[in-house]
Formats: sequence, C-alpha cells, structure tokens
Amino acid sequence: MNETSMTTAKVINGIQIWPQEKIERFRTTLLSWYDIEKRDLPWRKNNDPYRIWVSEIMLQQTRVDTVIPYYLNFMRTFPSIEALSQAEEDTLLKTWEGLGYYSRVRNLQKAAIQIMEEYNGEMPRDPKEIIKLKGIGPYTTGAIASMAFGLPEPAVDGNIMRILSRLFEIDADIAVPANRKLFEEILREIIDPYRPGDFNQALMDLGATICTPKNYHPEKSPVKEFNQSYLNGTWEKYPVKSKKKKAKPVYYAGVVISNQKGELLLEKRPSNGLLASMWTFPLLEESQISQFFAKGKFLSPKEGTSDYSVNELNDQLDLFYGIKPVLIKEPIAGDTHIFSHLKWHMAIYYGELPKNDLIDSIPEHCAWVKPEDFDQYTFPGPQMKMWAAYKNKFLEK
DNA sequence: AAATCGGGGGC
DNA sequence: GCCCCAGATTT
Repeated sequence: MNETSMTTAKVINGIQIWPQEKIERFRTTLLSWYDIEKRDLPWRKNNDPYRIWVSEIMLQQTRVDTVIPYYLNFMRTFPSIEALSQAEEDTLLKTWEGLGYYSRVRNLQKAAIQIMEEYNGEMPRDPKEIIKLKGIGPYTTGAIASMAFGLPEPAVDGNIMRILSRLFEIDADIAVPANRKLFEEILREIIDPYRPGDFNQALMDLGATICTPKNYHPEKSPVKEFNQSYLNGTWEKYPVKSKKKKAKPVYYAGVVISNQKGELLLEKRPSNGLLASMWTFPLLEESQISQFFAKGKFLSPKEGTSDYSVNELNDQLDLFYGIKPVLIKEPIAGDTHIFSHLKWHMAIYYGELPKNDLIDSIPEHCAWVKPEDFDQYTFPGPQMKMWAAYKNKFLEK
C-alpha cells in the first residue's frame, strides 16, 4: 500500500475509510434525506437531556411503536429528574409494567439520584461523566452527548452496526460485543461534526425504515451510491451475525388460591434477578414438584395429571406458604412464556381454602388481594397469562 | 467472553 | 418456530 497516494484515506482494521470529499458528500446526502423523511417522535420535540435520556433507556432492545405510549405516560408521571429521584419503587415499576428489562427503570432512578447528589440536578455534558451514571453504557452515552449536547460522539446500536457493515463490507461479527469498538471508530470518522445528533438519528431512521434486517432493498436507499456491498453485489452477506442460543425450558405449577373472602394469594418476587419485585400467583418449580412432569415433559391439561401430583402440590403449598387449600385435581389451563434465555411452561391449578381454615399465616412477601385491586400491583407477562386463564375459566363464561 | 435480563412484531 | 429490536450489567 502506498502511504503517500491520494489524500491518505484512513484504514481501520483493514477497512478502507472514504476520502474526506466522499465523507462530506455522504453527510450531505444522508442529512438531506433525514430532513425530509425523519420520523415525528415525541422525544424529538426539543433537546432536553432528560427527555432524550428517558427515551433512550426505554428504546434499549425495544421498538419505537411499543415505547411511545410508555414514554408519554412516564413523562407525565415524572416530569423532571428531581421527580424521578423521589419516586416510590412501586409507582416506578408500574410505569414500566409490560415493557420488560425492569432493571432499566431501577437504574434510571439510581442515576437520577446520582445526578441530584453529584451533578447539581443536571445531566453532565462530559461523556466521561455521562457513562458513570447507572444504566448508561457506551451507546446511550453517545446518544445523549450527540443529541442533547451536540458533541460528535458515536452512538452505535444494532441499526448502525448493520448499516456500517453493509456500507463497508465489514466481516466482523456484530453479535460479538468486542467488535462494537470497530464500528465506533468508523463512525467517529464519518459523523457530521456540525450535526452529530441528527447524523446518529438519521442512521437509526435509515436502519428502521430502509436498511432493515429483513425485506432489505438496497436499491431504495438514499445512500446506495455509497454502499459498497450493494455496488459489489455482496449485500446479502451483511451483516455477519452469529446465532444465539435457544431459551432453556423451565417447568412450573402456577397456583391460584382463593380464600373465604374471595381474595387471591399473590407473592412478591425477590428484589434481585428475573422479574424482581413483581407480583405473581405462587409458582412452584419442577425441582420442587418433579412429580408434575414426566421426564421433563410438560403435562398439559389434555394429557392430565395424577392424584399423587396434586397431593404433592398440597404438601409444597403447606411448606412454602402455610396454606392447606382444596385443589381441583386437573390444571385449569396450561401456557408458556418465553424470555430471552428461558422458556417457562406453566400448568395452572386452582384451589380454595376450606371455610374453617386460618388465613393469617402466609409469609411476609405474600398478600391476599381482591381482584378489583390487582391494578395496584405490578404484574409481569406470565402473571397476566395465569390471570387470563383464571378469568377465562371462572369469570367470563 | 458468556450469561442474565422481557416482551412483542414480523415472517 | 426464529430473528430482531435506539443495550447494560454481572459473572
């Protein structure tokens, strides 16, 4: 390679970056497209760092259409960083109900408290400070720095890795976290220093609407003349992305228990781990009630279960919840729920406490709750499914 | 480097 | 079923 040739266009990890003139043409082309086609989104009304921050956290691994109603409600409930810093945990969790990745909202509040205590109530401008805030990683740092403060920082998300991979025919696996740095380096070279926030958002809009993972038609792209994989006819190869592992199956019996007053037993999950601090009907794992499942196989209501299984379930309910309900022998329903790394198989049972039973011996983390008060509790997806199964069986006939 | 952490939409 | 989504944190 001749280092004195041309205007010394850069090479990053074997990737040939464009000459300056071409970079500038790309910026103009992309931003001209963005100025006409950009999506009208609620967090784009102004450059308030708080608004941008909240939207970026919600948008992590979550689609725009899903986020919009949550975002509007969240900003009504917590209009300022100070309001967020003072929120009750249950109120906070309720605003995220159904959105998933619930540690996001817990970290959001922790960061709000950090900002109140360490940054005088204002989002810091320095990326080195922004990234110290809880729940804010390299992507969100770049997004806030560029969109709120106009700094030329890369914000590399899935969209941008896919786009750059196709533009430059990059063979690095975008599923490997360590490869993100390569895309950041490239983006630093081509980002528009005058409109960095718009540049990052333009790429995201392009990735969401045209440079999509599937049904991709490179000839429709406003920047097709810059797209090396399109020009070379190799675009179907990019991006290179390795597959992730399948969700591991886990088996549960979910149990709906009613007391004499028509209240149902709920339990609050531990404050750490999956679905932390959220409420569900009692769930008993396969390891505790292995008799419910034959050799790891889920026994659906159709397939039936044995009396012995129900007796075993009664023992477990007595042991873990201090209750002795009378159970219906067959499950009232069966359902599954898929997480990123787990697949829950739930057999849903129903039982009632006998008239003469004591109901005041349940554990600290449990509660008897009237169904009309369920809206005061935060329910995750699997609980919604169990509750729907119960209603379908007993309430809506 | 790999696992954990949710849920929904598209095909 | 599989893949993906404006990823971050923990192990």
